[in-house]
Amino acid sequence: MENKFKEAEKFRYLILASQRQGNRIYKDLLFEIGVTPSKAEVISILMKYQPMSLKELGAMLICESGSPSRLVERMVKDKLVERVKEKNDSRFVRLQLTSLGIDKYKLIVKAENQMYKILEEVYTEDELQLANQVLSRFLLESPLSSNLIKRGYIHKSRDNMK
Amino acid sequence: MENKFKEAEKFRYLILASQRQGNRIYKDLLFEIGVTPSKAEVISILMKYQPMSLKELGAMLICESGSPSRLVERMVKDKLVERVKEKNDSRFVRLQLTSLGIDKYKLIVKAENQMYKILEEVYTEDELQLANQVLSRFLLESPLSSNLIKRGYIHKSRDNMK
DNA sequence: TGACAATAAATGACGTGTCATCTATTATTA
DNA sequence: TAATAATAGATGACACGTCATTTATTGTCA
Repeated sequence: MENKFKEAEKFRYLILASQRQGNRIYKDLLFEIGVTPSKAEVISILMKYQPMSLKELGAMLICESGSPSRLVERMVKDKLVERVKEKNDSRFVRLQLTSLGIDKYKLIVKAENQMYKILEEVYTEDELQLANQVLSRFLLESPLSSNLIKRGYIHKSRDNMK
Repeated sequence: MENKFKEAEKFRYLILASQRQGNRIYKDLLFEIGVTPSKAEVISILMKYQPMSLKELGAMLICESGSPSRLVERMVKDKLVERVKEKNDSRFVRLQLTSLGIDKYKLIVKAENQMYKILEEVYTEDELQLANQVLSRFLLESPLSSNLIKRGYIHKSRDNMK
């Protein structure tokens, strides 16, 4: 009776703890850049896919579900993102990075690489790949799978088999 | 050039997605009980270790760092927790579940088991154990390790070796 | 074309998370 | 013992996350 907990219970808390701890580390790395992890995710997506609507952005974000109106609102205030109404269909907004936003992106890449270096000091590439396969299988069934697939972080039934 | 992302980058987002998705599932399971995932964690800890101070509770919580004043504040309002000043040293508070809190605990255990059942439909015990070993290694170096060890979810240098 | 359905985004409400600061109480020590 | 340090908890401030509702615009179809 070495371990009185179910592995599933452990797993649940270890995922929670990993997210919290990872977020804290990443947040610290981003601090001097003046952006939060959520804002950094938006900037990274816009850098690659802009211009796009709020709806399209929301369909790619992992950090939050629903439409990221308020997150973008804060970024507009920060002069990181430009938000204008679409001409053809004014229900949509057109989101684009400002030059400040683009500048931040370069710094964010550096912070991300520091983060990845920390992870790679703890794990081998094979271990990360294995962990990713395991996590992917759970996420493939979730509403987030669409977002993850769009971002290229998981793939429809490949590498997820038992 | 099958995959242009680093495994570490994937890992970061898959952890984030797993936490978000897991939290949403768990939140739904808890909905009819009328507690949130954070409140459920407090109730589970108090059930096992009460009475305890806010500081002691904070040293066991995974869901948030720092002292959970406000989380407990809301639970006092909900009549789930009783909070009284310690007689010997009135800097401390003494936290204890109310009978309502104890009732909720039984329902929370059921919800948790539903959650674990979902996980166990996706994963074998071995896979969960493997995933837990991998996650533990990262967390053992973190400030949360103390909390996780107190809870019994990780152990000092056992099962965490490469 | 004019009422109505559908859609995108904004907003309200609530509960976290995190960090810094404040307050109250107890411990320390000059 | 009186000033000071240390400690626990409360609180202010800010940024999320999540869900439900509202608003503005466009589509549709009778």
